Amino acid sequence: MEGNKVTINDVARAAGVSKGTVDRVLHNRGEVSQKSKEKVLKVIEELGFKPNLYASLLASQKERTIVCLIPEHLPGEFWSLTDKGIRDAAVLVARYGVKVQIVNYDQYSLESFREACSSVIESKPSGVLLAPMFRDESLTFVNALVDNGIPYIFLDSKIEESGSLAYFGMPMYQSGFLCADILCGGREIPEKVYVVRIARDKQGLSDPTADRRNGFMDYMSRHYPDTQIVNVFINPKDKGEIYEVLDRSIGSDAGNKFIVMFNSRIHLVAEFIAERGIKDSRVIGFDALQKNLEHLRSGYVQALIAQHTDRQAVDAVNAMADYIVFGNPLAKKDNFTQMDILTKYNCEYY
Amino acid sequence: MEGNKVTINDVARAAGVSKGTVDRVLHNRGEVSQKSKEKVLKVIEELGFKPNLYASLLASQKERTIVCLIPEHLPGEFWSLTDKGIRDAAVLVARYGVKVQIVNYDQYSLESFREACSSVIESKPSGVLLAPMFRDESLTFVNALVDNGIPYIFLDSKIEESGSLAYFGMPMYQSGFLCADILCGGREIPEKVYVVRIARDKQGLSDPTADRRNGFMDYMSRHYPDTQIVNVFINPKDKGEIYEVLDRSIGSDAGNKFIVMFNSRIHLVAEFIAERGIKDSRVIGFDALQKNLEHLRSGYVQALIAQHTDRQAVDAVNAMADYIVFGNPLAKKDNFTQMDILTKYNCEYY
DNA sequence: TTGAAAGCGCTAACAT
DNA sequence: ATGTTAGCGCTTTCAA
Repeated sequence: MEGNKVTINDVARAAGVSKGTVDRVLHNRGEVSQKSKEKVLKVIEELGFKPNLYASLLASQKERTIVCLIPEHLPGEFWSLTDKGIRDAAVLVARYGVKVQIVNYDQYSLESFREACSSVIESKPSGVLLAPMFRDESLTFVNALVDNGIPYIFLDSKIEESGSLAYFGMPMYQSGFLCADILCGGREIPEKVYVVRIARDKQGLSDPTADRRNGFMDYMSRHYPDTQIVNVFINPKDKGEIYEVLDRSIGSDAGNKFIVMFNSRIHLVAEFIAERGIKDSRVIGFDALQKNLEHLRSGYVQALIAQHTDRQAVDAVNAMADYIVFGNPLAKKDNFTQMDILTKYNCEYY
Repeated sequence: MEGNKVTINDVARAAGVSKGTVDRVLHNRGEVSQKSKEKVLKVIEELGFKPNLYASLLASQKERTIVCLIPEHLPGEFWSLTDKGIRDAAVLVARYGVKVQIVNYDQYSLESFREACSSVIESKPSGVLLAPMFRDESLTFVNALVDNGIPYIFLDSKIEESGSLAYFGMPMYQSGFLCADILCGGREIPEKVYVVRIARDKQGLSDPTADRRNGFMDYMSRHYPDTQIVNVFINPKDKGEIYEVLDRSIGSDAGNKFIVMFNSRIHLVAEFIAERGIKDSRVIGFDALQKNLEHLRSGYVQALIAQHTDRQAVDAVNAMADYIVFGNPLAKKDNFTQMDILTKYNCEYY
């Protein structure tokens, strides 16, 4: 739309200085007399000079790295979906000379998260994608990022603070609301609803699904104020204990069993139910893990609320690359993923 | 810059040829012996060579131009919103060395559209954005684009065919459905609904809002099968005639008046109603033009279904630029704009 | 504080 | 058919 053929050479000539000097004022690199600086700035303005992006990018062989900080995971677990998306995106952004690095931490160990964070800071990346499983530590971390001028994006869940470039994930609160509606909406008032939670939640370690639970609770207290919400805490790593705990609570309940979990582990409950031959349960969970889908098919889970986790990660990485390379601002701060409701009858096409 | 330190020089050396030859096979520019070609291809594969985008873009000083073919317009008319979005985007994509050019045509003159189309083809742009007001001619046009290998995107409305890169606009059918629901939903069965249309529609010239009308009609026949749909045709350029026509139809109706228009011209109706002092009318239209908003405020229009037309154009231009420069495929084919419902009470914040 | 000059990796015109 | 070479516009030493 413009014949912007003005180059740095034109500017240098018109200002009576060399390219080098122009470049110095262009990037505020100092070592320029006030006089030259003003002159150059004036000429730039007059000529309407716009630096050529490609020449700049080519000449400054900068290393740009995006670090993605996510929980470690085994194949088939939730985070492997995100992991896949990140790897896919890595291939795409490689064209822009951007490297992507995944750093894992143990989502059950604060210490491991702390270590991962400091290693990330030390590596001085150009941008960070963070799945903030620990609230307070994550805040400390992003503050450090801000101090170092490193932009960051929240992935999968977010912390309320203002420094982040964006959030890519579900609208957590709404997803809890939706979950409650799928569980109970239009039905007779359930006497009890079991909310199965990871024991971690109990230990004061913050819970990334807290907001989802809030949405759920708000729905319930609004529409089913008389329903009793029973929290059950399990340790996902100890199957024996899980069964013990569930036997005591759900297993000993004679009535209809309404059960939800706010993370991707609903398969743990489904397995228990299947094994104990429990009937009359209504089980809702999150995320389209293979294991969850299996239980959906066999009818031990009635519905899953899912999202295209991999696409989400791809979008987040792309957005970050676009930002650090071209300086393109993000279109939206909240990039909410669509919430898909999966049942036995539509899950084959997901 | 990346682990990909393999340059065209490395390939040339390894293949025992010169950079020139490598470049030739890279771009299928011919003039290379089968033998060299194979060797180069093999080496590229082995070394995992990926050309440096920036160097390529810098060296090949190609002019890339996106042409946007939209109806001509006066200030305040619908298309000036699109026009603005395009101009905004032009500034953005200038960084990528992409130029944007707007070509206008008279949306009431097939001949002018034809002329515009052939001038576009002749200018051999890198990409085209098209607002297809004339169905058949647009089809001819996009076929010509395909023949010339020029990618194109539909803007605002689309034609069903498979060659386009994408569509940026409202979900037309749904918008008609929504319109009907806003007009009648939950109300007593209206005896009549007036659908005010542009006379053009009658003349066999195709109507870009046809799909919207279909959505509307489907809603009506499903929910209000007994309501009579009265089509009224006006010529937007002839105010005298408009009043004449409306006096004969709407003006002589004693009952409640339900009125819709499927394009942005509802202000024509509102003006008539205001001037005639007609009460008890329920008027729904599309698009947040200044004139429409005024009538919304004064209560002669009950609701508008709007969209951020400018953003839509920005997105479309950006997507096209991204495609022609970097070869990035479009994420979605159908980029449906959100449909916003505006009433007297929320239109100030739009 | 400044200028000169050597690239960055690729393209394309020219020579062979 | 192939090699050579001069850029593209900017960044970044290195001297001065």
